[in-house]
Amino acid sequence: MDGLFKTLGDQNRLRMLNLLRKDKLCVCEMEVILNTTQSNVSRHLARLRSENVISYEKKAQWIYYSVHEDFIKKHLLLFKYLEEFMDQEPLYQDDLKRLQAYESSGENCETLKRHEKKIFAS
Amino acid sequence: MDGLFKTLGDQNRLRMLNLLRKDKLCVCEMEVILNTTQSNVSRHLARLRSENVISYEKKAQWIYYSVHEDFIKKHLLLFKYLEEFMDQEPLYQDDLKRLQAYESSGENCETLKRHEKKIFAS
DNA sequence: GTATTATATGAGCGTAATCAAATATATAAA
DNA sequence: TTTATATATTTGATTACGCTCATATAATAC
Repeated sequence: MDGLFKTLGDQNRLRMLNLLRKDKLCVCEMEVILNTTQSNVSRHLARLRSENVISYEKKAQWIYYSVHEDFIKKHLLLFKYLEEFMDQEPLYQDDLKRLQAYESSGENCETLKRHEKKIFAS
Repeated sequence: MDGLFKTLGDQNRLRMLNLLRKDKLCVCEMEVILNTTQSNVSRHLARLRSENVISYEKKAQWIYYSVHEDFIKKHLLLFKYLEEFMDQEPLYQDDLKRLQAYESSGENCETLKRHEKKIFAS
């Protein structure tokens, strides 16, 4: 139980979870939306995976992450608490705005190449 | 928000919170029930205090800690989640059993002197 | 006053967590 | 097959955390 809280006790991982509760996303997309490095995103996702907070499916060279169904079921009150709080905190609201901007831009993993990644950086 | 999870991401602090959700307790009592050092208890309580998870009131030389009312109000879903999980995990159940043993023993802060503290250590 | 008890805090040490940069692996496209 | 892209992992440096021992402060008791 303390292990789960340890995993959630990191701002980067909470920001990722905040995005994933809205959409399936792959590393390259979170990297852009959160304006951080691929290495950092991958590392934090590994941590969330190890606590079964998120699941993933591979499509071609991309790995799409989402909140694990079992996590929501098993920790429903906690998940609802997370949603309630993220909805009211500016940091997470802003990340969702960037997520929406990305989505309505028509971009996707295939069109999103490294040299274009600064677009949504802030 | 990640700060709160960091604070909750420690087994010792969760064990203290588990006790405090049932009763007001002072350091010397938690020290006995959790079978750890005064220094350790005090340190973890300081951390819980700094995140406003617990409150305290001083009576004579004893400081009685309890779960902060504001914490329960502000983080109700989280608190309910905590209770739900603690109720079903053996580690926390066992701590509550030792708490009950202490209480039904008729001991209290005044009667509880250092040389007697091994009694409830398990 | 001195002695005792309750609590908090500082110092030191070991462990674990974070980050960035580099490397490794896998997939896909040319 | 070569090249580019996506992701994961290793490495090394830095920082944060947790524990213990020792000390500091405050209250009580004698």
